[in-house]
Amino acid sequence: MYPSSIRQSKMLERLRLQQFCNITELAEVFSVSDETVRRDVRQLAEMHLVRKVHGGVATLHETMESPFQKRMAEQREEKQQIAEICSELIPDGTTLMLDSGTTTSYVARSLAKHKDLTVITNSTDIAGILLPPSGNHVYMPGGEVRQDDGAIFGQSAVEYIRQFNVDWAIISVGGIDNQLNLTDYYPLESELSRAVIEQAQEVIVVADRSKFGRVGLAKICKMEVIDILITNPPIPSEISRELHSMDVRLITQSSQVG
Amino acid sequence: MYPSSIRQSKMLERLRLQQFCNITELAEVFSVSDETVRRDVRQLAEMHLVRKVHGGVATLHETMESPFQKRMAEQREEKQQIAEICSELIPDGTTLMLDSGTTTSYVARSLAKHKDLTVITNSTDIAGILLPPSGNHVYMPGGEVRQDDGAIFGQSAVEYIRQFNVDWAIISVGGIDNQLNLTDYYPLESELSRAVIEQAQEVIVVADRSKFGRVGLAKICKMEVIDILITNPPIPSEISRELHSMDVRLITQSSQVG
DNA sequence: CACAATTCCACAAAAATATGCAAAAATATT
DNA sequence: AATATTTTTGCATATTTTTGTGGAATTGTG
Repeated sequence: MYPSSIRQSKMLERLRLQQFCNITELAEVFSVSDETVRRDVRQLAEMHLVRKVHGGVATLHETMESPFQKRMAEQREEKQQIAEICSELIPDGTTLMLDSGTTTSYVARSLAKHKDLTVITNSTDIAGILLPPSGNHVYMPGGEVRQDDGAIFGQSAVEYIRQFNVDWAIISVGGIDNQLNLTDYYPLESELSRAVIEQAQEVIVVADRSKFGRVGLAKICKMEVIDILITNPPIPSEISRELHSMDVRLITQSSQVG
Repeated sequence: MYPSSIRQSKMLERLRLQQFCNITELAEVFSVSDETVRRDVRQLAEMHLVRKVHGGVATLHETMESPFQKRMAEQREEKQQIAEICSELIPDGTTLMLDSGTTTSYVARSLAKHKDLTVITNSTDIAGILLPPSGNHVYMPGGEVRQDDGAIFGQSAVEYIRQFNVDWAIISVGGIDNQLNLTDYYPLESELSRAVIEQAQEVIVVADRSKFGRVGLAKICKMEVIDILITNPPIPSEISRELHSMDVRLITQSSQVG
């Protein structure tokens, strides 16, 4: 797609040098009214050549939030609630693994009040949250740090994880299909999650309700393998029954008063 | 002056260099009211791009208190200046290693504006700074994350580092003794620094003036091995002469104009 | 517990944007 | 070349978004 007029091309050219310009200035430069500039800008924005902001135009690619940050914002309330419930289950002084994910990142934030934890995680975000002077020990695998979410994957990460045995595993999932299989969107992620699950006594899955019915490319494992599923209500009673028959404890509400 | 979203990205940019800023200062800088800044900050905090604290805004990656935090505050101005000079030497698109340290953490903050870097570091702090959508690649060794400064040391970290060859090594030191030997306070640190030095074409040491005459327990290497030393003036002329005879380039001032 | 600083909240003012419509310009048609 | 048709532009007005202000509530400090 190309700009439909000479003026629009000149606007683009101008924006390549400055990364922002307000409407009035452009109107003066091209000696047309503000309205006309707005109409041009609207078209350019529809063609995804510029970003329209209140007060003017900006180039693309300047302030885009990463997909991870977007996902952190989605279902924030629900995730925070789930995280809070999860952290109440975890006693001080225990050992645990957390895989990378938006929900587990919220769990880490809830766990920040805990003391003397030994934490193994592949997420630099989680490591950063649980590190500060809390008496915690934090262990991480090495490798390339994924730009999107600051997580580390791959064979060596999986091998690193396997060195440890912990009391708790807390994992997030990309989706839970109708047969209650746990899935992720990338094989790298599911592989790592599986490793985490195998090294722990007690396995907790944190997943907000929107995950039900979604199916990711990469299968992690069957629901049977899990000990506790934390999610938010309401949960259809047939799912609830099925979970019970699989010996999976379903938690949707804090046991705390208040 | 600027629409809110542009202002917000400028705030972010500013916060990458300082790790904290109070509301009033931002309000003055952007010539808007305190309340407007608060609204911006609230939005940024909801997007998890900054941390809101009573009295102002802080970056996410600053979460450590502790001795490290204290050392970050010491000679802040000097370290920032040195960091700025250092980042001017580094072109976009290059490969580099940074070891953990307060001065290198400032270098990372200055490097945040660079694009397409390939960075290998043992500091989660530095990884977190250089990761955000910048087109950079970041690699880290695995291991226990040291509580004090979020750094990873040990044999496996050294081995990990040795896998790579890079254009630049940027290292910080604990002290520079009177024979101009570079030293650190812990053998773990010096071992890792040595590995970093050996894998790079060009080695830069960043050390503020207060490091001269201090001696750490663990020797890193002789000054001869270094290519560039960046520090702050004034430097006694006999040291300057000695460096020259060792073929070490001494830089104490930005080459930039203005 | 009080004092000061900071933040939150609600409402009004200001700035920016969208919309409908008529005039002007450009283009097409005969 | 004259006229009809389409497109672009500008203006007045309605709507939306952003901003500043003055209290009320909250937080940090001694």
